[in-house]
Amino acid sequence: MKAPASHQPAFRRIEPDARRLALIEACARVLARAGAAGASVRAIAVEAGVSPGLVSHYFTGIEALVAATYAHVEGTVDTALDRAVAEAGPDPRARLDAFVTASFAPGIADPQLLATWIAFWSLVTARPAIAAQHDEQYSGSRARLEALLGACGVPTERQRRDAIAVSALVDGLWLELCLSPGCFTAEEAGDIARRFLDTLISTDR
Amino acid sequence: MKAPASHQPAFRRIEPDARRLALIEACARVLARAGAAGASVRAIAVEAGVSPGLVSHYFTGIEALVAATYAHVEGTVDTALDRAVAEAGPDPRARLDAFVTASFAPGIADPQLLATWIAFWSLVTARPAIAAQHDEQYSGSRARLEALLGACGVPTERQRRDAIAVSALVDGLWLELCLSPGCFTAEEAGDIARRFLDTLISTDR
DNA sequence: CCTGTTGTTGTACGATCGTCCAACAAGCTT
DNA sequence: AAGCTTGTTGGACGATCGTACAACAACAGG
Repeated sequence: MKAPASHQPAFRRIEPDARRLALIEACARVLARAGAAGASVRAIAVEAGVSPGLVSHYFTGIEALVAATYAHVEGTVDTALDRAVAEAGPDPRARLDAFVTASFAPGIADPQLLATWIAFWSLVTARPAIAAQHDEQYSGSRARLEALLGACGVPTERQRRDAIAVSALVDGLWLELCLSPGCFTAEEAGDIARRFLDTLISTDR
Repeated sequence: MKAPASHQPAFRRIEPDARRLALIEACARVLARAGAAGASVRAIAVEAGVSPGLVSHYFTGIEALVAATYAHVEGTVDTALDRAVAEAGPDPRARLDAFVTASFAPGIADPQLLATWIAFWSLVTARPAIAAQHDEQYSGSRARLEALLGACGVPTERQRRDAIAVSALVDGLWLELCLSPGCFTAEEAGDIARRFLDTLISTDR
């Protein structure tokens, strides 16, 4: 039998935004632990400590939850990178260096984070709405890079191309660092990226 | 119309290696069309024109088939890149340029090809055997790049790092080109990569 | 033509998937 | 204390998943 004399609530009601966030964070943990293939509605519900039906109640479907999780995780990463840049002080080049260095720090270059990206990427090709979300987030991340480069003296007409280049190099290093952690270190990745920045910022070009 | 009333074979027996390859190619087509989520045993069997049971007969499971497909597609890409390098003639720098240019050519930088990579990447973190396969293929691709760089005069002690850098830049550009085809062009990607090679090969560094 | 080998079929099976919705209960209002 | 709103439950549902296996048939060797 159940239910003793005293009464303990079987569940707690929390406000919609908080519940939504809890589901997103649970989704991120499941993706990190079990990968894209293991991120089912039921597994996420168990992780969040709620019933499976609640996922459908807050999200159109599991794809929408994955998209929201990607946006949230990318937001977290952006915040961490922004903090690293802010802590680097006023020198433009130091800020740029801090950006790339933080991109390979533990917790950012993390195989568990990669799972969220992969789950999201797997939806980009087939779902136009997801592709649009990717375009938007990518161009936002590129805009920040353009600003950092501009502060270092990169002329306006070269900012777009150089931001694409830096973004690609950092992402490529980040990807391999996650996929083959033993092949090279985060320090090496940072060195490579910073050396590349040298060639972009040097005036004799 | 021939061979009428008598008998038409319900299926053809072909030698194991050919059937294996047919299944791999069918898997690649399904991945390209439907993405990682749609690559089920049944869908692949339909695409190959065989019964579902045959997949289990030739592969341990669908993960093994995806891994074999990745190896096969990467082999195809490597062959295309090798041909581009060979057609570039004897000049080392021209060969290196041909390598990066071909990396962004249609059929290589292709959203449909990306699906195979994503399906494979999604298995890397969880499956040690798949991680080992990735390490091997990545180091092989890096070794080729080291050779091309060495021929251009990059000293031995810098080849490893520079190969990692070029590989990351090319892969990062390739990835974004597949995910957001409208953001920048293959020509721009090639320009960025070739300009990066300039900085690596110039002797005053 | 017959026979043996074996590549191939087709289905059955249990597990798990995403979605849905009527019923329930937590907690605020009155 | 009672009522009301609504966040939440939990199971039903059909579809689809990967796998296994006995029966079948294509084809080479006799």
